[in-house]
Formats: sequence, structure tokens, C-alpha cells
Amino acid sequence: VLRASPHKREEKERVRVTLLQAALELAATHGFSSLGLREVARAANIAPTSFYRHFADMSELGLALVDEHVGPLLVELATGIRAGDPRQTGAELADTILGAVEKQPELVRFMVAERVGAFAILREALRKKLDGLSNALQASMQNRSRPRARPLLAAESALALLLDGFARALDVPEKERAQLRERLAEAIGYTLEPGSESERP
Amino acid sequence: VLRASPHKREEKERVRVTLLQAALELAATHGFSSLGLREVARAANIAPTSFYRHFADMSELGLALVDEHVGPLLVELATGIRAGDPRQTGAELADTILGAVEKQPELVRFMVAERVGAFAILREALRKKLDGLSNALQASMQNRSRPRARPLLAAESALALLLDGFARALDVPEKERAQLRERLAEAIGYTLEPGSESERP
DNA sequence: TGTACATCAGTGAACGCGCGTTCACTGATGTAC
DNA sequence: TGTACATCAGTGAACGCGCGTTCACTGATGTAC
Repeated sequence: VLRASPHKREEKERVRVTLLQAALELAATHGFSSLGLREVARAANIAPTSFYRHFADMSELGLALVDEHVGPLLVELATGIRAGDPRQTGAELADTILGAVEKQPELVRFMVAERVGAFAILREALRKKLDGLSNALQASMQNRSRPRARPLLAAESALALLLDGFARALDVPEKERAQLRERLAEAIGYTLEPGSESERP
Repeated sequence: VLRASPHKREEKERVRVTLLQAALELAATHGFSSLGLREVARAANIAPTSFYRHFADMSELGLALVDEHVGPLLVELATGIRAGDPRQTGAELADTILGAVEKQPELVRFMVAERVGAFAILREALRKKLDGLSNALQASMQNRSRPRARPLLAAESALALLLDGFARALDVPEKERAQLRERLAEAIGYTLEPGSESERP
């Protein structure tokens, strides 16, 4: 039984990463479902036929994007929430959202678009990943100064606000970004700890 | 100057409506951005070239879908919210959501997908339509038994919950629908009137 | 009333193009002994 | 060490197909007079 050398594996992995990144960037402008195998291969500087050395088709590539790019992003968010000060503010979460959008806009676009997109298999995969974030939020609810009565419900509401925040942040012009940040901070903060100072008249 | 007779206009309008409906149904499965002119024409039983008698291209058709289908749906929702009992419950809104999803699933899918989809011009058009619903929610906030301190903020939160509810309802299996309805009702109700009975431990 | 003409939704042929996929091949790099 | 062989990522040619778009045309239905 023969196996590829570590060096060869590395080279293949590098091409694979290039394909995923190229698909992510193209999906941000044209949409993942209208993305072509040849288009992605072209952007990654390989022959169309070489695509098959890495993925059976575009849907396999899409699932890889979910597992290897969206997954880590959500784990990072969940870890930040879990590890954070139980008095973690909405402002901190708003900053995290805007930071992710600034750092990897294509990835965030892919995530929020495909979560509700036409590709059922991607919707399902993303839903599972997002459940992890929901759990982190739920755990965070219970260790607060003003704990919520229904943590699951509050966590789902907070997640909806987070995702909506991602979507808004992707399109908001730079000059309105500060305003968006403030609103997100208040909305999320209020969901985390109802009746906190942000809601007093 | 000659003009088409009312009868001819009606016939053309009928074909146009068929095209829009066909596009809506196809978009629900393949995604609007990957939809082809020929594909839509085929589904509407007209020759590919006849498509041009109604729309210059698919993006014009997409904008027509927003104006003529999504618009009325949102106006209906906004009217329901504005005209409703100021004590309107989250349960009523949850029922409205589930009803719309059951009645016109393709339209709801189109709306939630393209709001965050790759087509910037559709995102923009949908954002404007959704602002109308946001205003209706905001007005509703002020005439309640427990008015919110920041109606705009609360309205935006409620809108995020509504849209997330649409997205979830589209994919939830029938046996979990009742559970979703209950959760939506509580989450939205709580955003409408914080501290109401649904949140007491 | 009849005749000439205008409008216009729908059509079928044709075009060039990019697509996904197959196939046999190359060449670098490994193992076997 | 040398020689024979295996692996496998990448390739270029070729295929059939559906695409968007153009064009000149048809035929039903209107108006002008």
C-alpha cells in the first residue's frame, strides 16, 4: 500500500484551499447556487478537469465551506460568548459581529445567504452549525446578573438578532456603521438582560 | 396614435402573471440567481424569445416580483399590525407568519432568500419594502399597554424575529410546527411588551 | 360598408459561447527489492 | 546503489447541451377614411 508523501499532501491541500477561497469570493458577488465548476477552477488557476481531484461537484465544495470555514467562525463566536464575562455586554457582541463582517465579508455573506438560500443541503448543514452558537448563547443566559426565565427562547431570539445584524452590517454604508453598532448593542444587550439600563426611559 | 385594446392588454397581462408565478416557483427550488430566461419561459409555456415582450431580462422580472408580489404581502402584514388590537399578541403574529408560509411558501422563500442573496439590486428593493413593515411595527409599539422605551429599536428587533420566523417556518417539519408557533409567539410577544406574563418565571 | 394600413405579442431559426463531464495521457515522486 | 513499478494531481481535447440574444416573420386585431 502506497501513500502520498507529506509534501504532496501539502501541495494538494494548498490547491484545495485556493479553490474554497475562490468559491467564497465568487459566491459573494454572483451567489453560490449560480456558481460554476469551471468558473471556480479558473479563479483558482487550475484546469477545469483538475477540479475533480478535490471535489465531486459544487455541492461537495459548498459543504466543505460550511464545515471548514463557517464552522470555525461560529466556534470562535461561541467560545467568545462562553468564555466572556457573564456581564458581557451587547456592545461586545456587536463589535464581534462588525469585526467578523469587516474581516471576512465573503464568508459572512455566504453564511447568511445560504442559511436561507435555495440549496436545501446547505441550509441543513448551516442550521446544525448555528445550533452550536445557540447553545452557547443559552448557556450564557443562565450565568447573568439578570437571568432570563426561558433561556432557550431568549437564546433563539438573540441568535435571530445576531444573524440579522450580520445581514445588515454587510450592506450598511461606512458612515452609518456607528449607528448600526449602537442599535445592535442595545437590541442584543436587552435580549441578554431584559430591564437593564439600556431600556430605561 | 394607436393603442392596444383592453382585451389584448388583458391577454398580455395574463402571460406576464404566468411568467412571474413560474419564476417564483422555480426560484424556490433552484434559487433566483441561477434562474434562466429560457427556463422561466418554458415553465410559462411561451417561446424563449417571447420573454422579451414582457421583461428586458431576469433582473427586471426580479424587481417586478418584489413590487407586485412581496410588496402586497408586506402591506397586508403591516395593515394587520396597524389595524389590530393594540393588545395584539405575539400569538396572532405567529399565526400570521405561519399562515403566509403555508399559503405562499415560494413567495416567502423568495423574500427571505433574496433579502440576503447575491443580487444587490434585489436586496436594496426588498430592504425598502421591509422598512414599511418596520414602521408599522414601530407605530404598534406606541399604542400598547406596556409601551417600549425605544420604539424604533424594538420594531427592528421584532422585524428580525419575524423574518427569522419566516425562515424557520419554511423548513420546519409539520410535527414541529406547533412548537415553532409557540416559541415565535412568546419571542415576538415579549418584544412587543416586555415583562408581560409570558416572561414571568 | 370595404379597403388599406398600423400595432404588437408570439414565433422559429440561427448564432456563438460557456457549461459539466469523459477520457487517455504526462510527469513528478514515491516504494520494492 | 540502481532498476522496475505504482500512485496520483494536473492536463488538453473533445462531446453534447442549454444558454442569452438577434432577426425577420406571422397573424390577430385594431384604426383611418
